[in-house]
Order: sequence, then C-alpha cells, then structure tokens
Amino acid sequence: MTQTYISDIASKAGGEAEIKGWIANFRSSGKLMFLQVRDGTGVIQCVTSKKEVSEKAWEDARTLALESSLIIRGTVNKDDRAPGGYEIWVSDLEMVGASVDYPIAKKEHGDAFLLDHRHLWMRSKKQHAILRVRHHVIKAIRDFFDDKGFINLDAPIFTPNASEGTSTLFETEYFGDKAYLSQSGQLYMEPGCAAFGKVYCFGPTFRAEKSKTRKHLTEFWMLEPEVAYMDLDGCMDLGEDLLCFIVEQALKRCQPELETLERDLSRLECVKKPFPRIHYKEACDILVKKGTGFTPGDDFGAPDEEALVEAYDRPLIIHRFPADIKAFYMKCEDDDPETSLSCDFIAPEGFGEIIGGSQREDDLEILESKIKQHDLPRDAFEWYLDLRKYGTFPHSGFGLGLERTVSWICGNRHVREAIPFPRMMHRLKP
RNA sequence: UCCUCGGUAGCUCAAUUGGCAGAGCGGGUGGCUGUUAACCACUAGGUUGGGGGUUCAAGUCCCUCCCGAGGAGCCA
Repeated sequence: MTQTYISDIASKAGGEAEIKGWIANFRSSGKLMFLQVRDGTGVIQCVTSKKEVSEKAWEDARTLALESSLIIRGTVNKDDRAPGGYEIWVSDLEMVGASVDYPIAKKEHGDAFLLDHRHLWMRSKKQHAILRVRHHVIKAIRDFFDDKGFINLDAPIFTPNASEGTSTLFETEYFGDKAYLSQSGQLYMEPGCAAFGKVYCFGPTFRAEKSKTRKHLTEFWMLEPEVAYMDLDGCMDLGEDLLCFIVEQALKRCQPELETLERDLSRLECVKKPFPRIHYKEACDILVKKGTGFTPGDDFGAPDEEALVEAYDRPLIIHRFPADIKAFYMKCEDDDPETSLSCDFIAPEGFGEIIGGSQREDDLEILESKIKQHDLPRDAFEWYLDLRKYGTFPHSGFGLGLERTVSWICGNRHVREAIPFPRMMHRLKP
C-alpha cells in the first residue's frame, strides 16, 4: 500500500489508506482508542478497537505517547463525530519511533520555554499555521515580481562595507580581513537594475541592533526590488500593488490557517488600492494636533506610527522625510535639498513599518558630497559611484520586512513566530 | 545602553503580616466501546535562579550577580 497524505484523505473515503505520521493527541475509552495522527499536511482521527487489531498492535497502541511516530493502515470513513469529518478505522498499527516525555504539553507554556523548544514547537497547530502562511507570502512575493518580468538577482551576505553606518553590523573575520554580514542588499541591486532593468533580491539580512521588542529580529528576511527609471511615485505604486497582491493571495490560499489563527479576515479584506499617502509635514501636523509629544523634524517612534495609522483600515504611506534622518543614498527634491524622496509604509493595527523605500541619488557630485557628509569611507563606495559615472539614471526601490508582513497577515504580535528559527538579541538557539 | 516586570515541581502558576512549600496540567498505575485540551481513582515528583546578609524563623526583607520578558532608542 502506498502512503496517503492526510490532506488528500477525502479521495480515499470508503477505501483503504496508509498514513505515516506522529501522534498529535490520543484518548482512550477502555477497549476503544482515539488517536489524532498528524503528518504535516493535516490531522486525522484514527479509531482503534481492541477486538479489530492484532494483540501486538493493541499493545503498541497502549504505549503511544504524544509525538510517537507510527504508520497506520485502515479504512477511511466519513463521520461527523470526527474532527475534520473523516476518520480511519485502524486495521494495523506499526510503531516507528517512541516519544518519551514530550516536553510540549497540551496546556499552556511560557514564551521562553516554547522558544527553547522551537524545533518541536513548530509541530503545534498555531505555529504550523503561521509558517504555512509565511510560505504562501514568500510565494506571492516571487509570483508578483516574476510575473512583472523582474529578475531575481541575489545580493552577497558577506560585505566589505556598510550601507548605513557600522554600529548595527555583525562583524566577522574574513581571511585576515574584516567583513560584515549584510544588513541590506540594496546597494547591489542598483548595479543590478542597470543591467536588467527590474530586479529584486530576497534573503536574510542581519542587524546587530540591541532591540528587545516584538518587532525586531537580528536575522530577518527582506525583499528588495530596484527598478531603473522608476521615480518615487512609481516606487509607492509598486509597494502598494505588492501588498495588495500578498493580502489577496493570503486570503485565497491560507483560509484554514487564518481561521486557526483566529484572524479577523475583515481587517485584511479591506486592504485595497488606493492606500492613503501623506507628506511627512502633514503627518507632523497631525501628530502635533494629537499632542503625542512628537517633535517635528524627528523620525517617528512606534507610538507616533500607531497614532498616524489608527485612522485608516489599510497601510499608510508617509513620504518625503527630512533628508537628515534618512540614508545618504536617498535623492532629494530638485528644489529642496532638505527633503528626501523617501517613503515608509505603516501597516494598520499596530504592526509597524513594513516597507521603507526611496528614489536613489543619481548625481555623482551630490552623492560624493553626501558620502563625505556622512563620514563614510569613499574607497568602499568607488564601485557604487561608478554607476553615476557610466550612464547614470533615475531609479528607486524599497525593502519589505518579511516577518513583519507575515505577522500582520497572521494578526500575530510577535515577529519571532513568523520565522522558523528566530534569532534575537538573547537567542541563538536552537 | 536605559526603564519596567519577572525567575517556586517536567510545564503553568499559588503561597495572607516574615511562621508546616501547594494546586492544575503532564508522568506512572488501575478503570471505562464515541472520545473532542476526554473523564474517574490512586501515586511519585522541590538545593524556591546563584552567592552573601538581616532574623528565633526568609519563597517572602536587604545587597550583589546571572537569566528571561515587555518597552525606549534604532530600524524592516
């Protein structure tokens, strides 16, 4: 008999099936035993009756514990009493691996304990659902760009220089030299878009920020598209289209997962074009009026972002931040060197900034002076300056934080649950 | 780095004013032919994060160190 995955069990109704998996839960009523078996694609109830299986199989069933691995063979029946609507009447049960004192119990656990057991925790229902949503968000992102003719051009992870200062970089030894783990692939996407027009990179990035909040990881995945001849408005349009597509795909493909997570779907269904777009100065006026204690000219703190987005049911785009609180490579307004052509996307419901983007500086002289202004080593950026020497061109791009996006879609407040093995200031294991 | 909160059984937590260290879950044993985080009975399980101090007496008060969580700053 060949293995049937639980996700396909309906097609076997009335017939025989073989399930290979693990015990998710079990209950016994004397001579009758109810096994909840999961195989990664779903969970199915397997009913075992003492008089219908061999003595050995019954004895094996009696020694089962949470997460014992086993192979079940039996008849698939439709039964409303079973969770999921189908159950298997077991004819044979084969133990594969014992599970002694499985640490994650059926009741509550604390965060630290669960994170220590992340390798096992991901088997449980909610975590399983979040990571499946992550998979679908990643697929939506790739489909979105691939369908628009983008080339996936990955950036290096070892880098010799910092794009935005060295204080938040992880340093590592590199054959007697220093190297840093990449905190952004953006500088490498700029030559990429000159070669291919439309490119994106999508991979892990590293920030040694000593942040201890539910929105921060030291290792997180970032999507960074970069498009030649695209201006700031195009950049905002692209981010808007992308987020709409991600949400649409999640609603289409992750219905059961979002249900498991008890996500309020109405909050996702209203994520449609157009997103509100407000100028930085307009945002300042709103905050001053609200009296949050915000000082115009500063960057927004988390409470400011929340105060701004609370009026909207979809992501809020704030554009044209003061140049001095943004990165050196951002282009400024032609008639106003104090104002950068930048944009941030703030997710609703307090999930924070999920996209940060800008039009890039394409003038050689201005870029040179900015590198000087920011006290950055010019020789590390020589190759980057070449792009302005050999056929400079306007271009824009943004970075989207995958885990924050997944958290928002899932309605889960911790980014650490949106990645299989989170890396945080106080956590390097498992 | 700073602020706040916390660390008691395998897990989640309780312990009154400083006065016998407890419960639920999980584990073990037994029972139960339709369970839905099953249920019922019995049972084992403790260096109260480490060190020092005050006291007749410390889980509880003081000092110190370690670890964790939330937040700030910074960011996606």
